[in-house]
Amino acid sequence: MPEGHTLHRLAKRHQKLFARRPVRVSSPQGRFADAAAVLDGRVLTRAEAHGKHLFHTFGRDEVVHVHLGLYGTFDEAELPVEPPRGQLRLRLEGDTHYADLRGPTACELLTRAEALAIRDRLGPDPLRRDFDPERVWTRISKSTSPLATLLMDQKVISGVGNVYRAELLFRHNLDPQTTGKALDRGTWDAMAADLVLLMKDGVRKGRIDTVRPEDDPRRKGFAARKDRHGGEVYVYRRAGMPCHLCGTEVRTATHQARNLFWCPTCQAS
DNA sequence: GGCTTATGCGCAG
DNA sequence: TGCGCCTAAGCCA
Repeated sequence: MPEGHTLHRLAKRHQKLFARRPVRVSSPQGRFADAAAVLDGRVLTRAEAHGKHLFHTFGRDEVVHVHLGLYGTFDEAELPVEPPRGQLRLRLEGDTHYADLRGPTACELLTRAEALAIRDRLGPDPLRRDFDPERVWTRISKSTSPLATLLMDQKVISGVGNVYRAELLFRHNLDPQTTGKALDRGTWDAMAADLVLLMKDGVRKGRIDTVRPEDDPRRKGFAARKDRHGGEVYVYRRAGMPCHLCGTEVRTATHQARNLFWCPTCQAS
């Protein structure tokens, strides 16, 4: 589940459900028990996301930093709480709802300064108000790395994961191996604007849909259908299946230890 | 029930 | 480049 849209959606929910009130904090699994004891009953000041990172600020200087990694989940439910099942790293309890964190790569208590240091290492986030495509362009336009690499580099742009990468490149007819240097400015401007819309849509719906007949004239009449990840996409995890637009078999290759998907016809160099 | 895979990423070497 | 993290879902038998 977790690309940037997931974390921003969680931040929004947690801000609404828990912020500005005392929160019960526990770690049934025990791995976050010491920190939970410190925070239990304290006021959650703010929940926010940057890229794929989630930050819960308690009081002024204590920040819980969460990164879901590949398979972490943060579920919510209405009170009353169920008895913890399985490995439950962190549970937050508010007045009406509670939230359970399982399997995160990171769940740690930091100072405000330490949390800021993490954010300083991240590139601009398309889902934040201060998103600055110009800063991203500065990095991309100077790079000899392929776009497939650059879009997944959280120092270049944060929040983009394997699905958004594949889908963005498809939507702009770009060969994933195109280098940053070779990209033209107009195409980047269009990609950046598109990415903001796609990711905001992801936050709203809680899933990634990139096939949008309403803004893609080529897709008029396309019969919507969900793929196995729950959304509707052009190429992600569709290896060997016909491209929705041209019918060519979607290809896949391992790129820097991650699966890359593209249509060799629509995305020819 | 077991095996594979995964929308991530830091680290060892 | 490959491993480990530590979880759930999909697939097969």
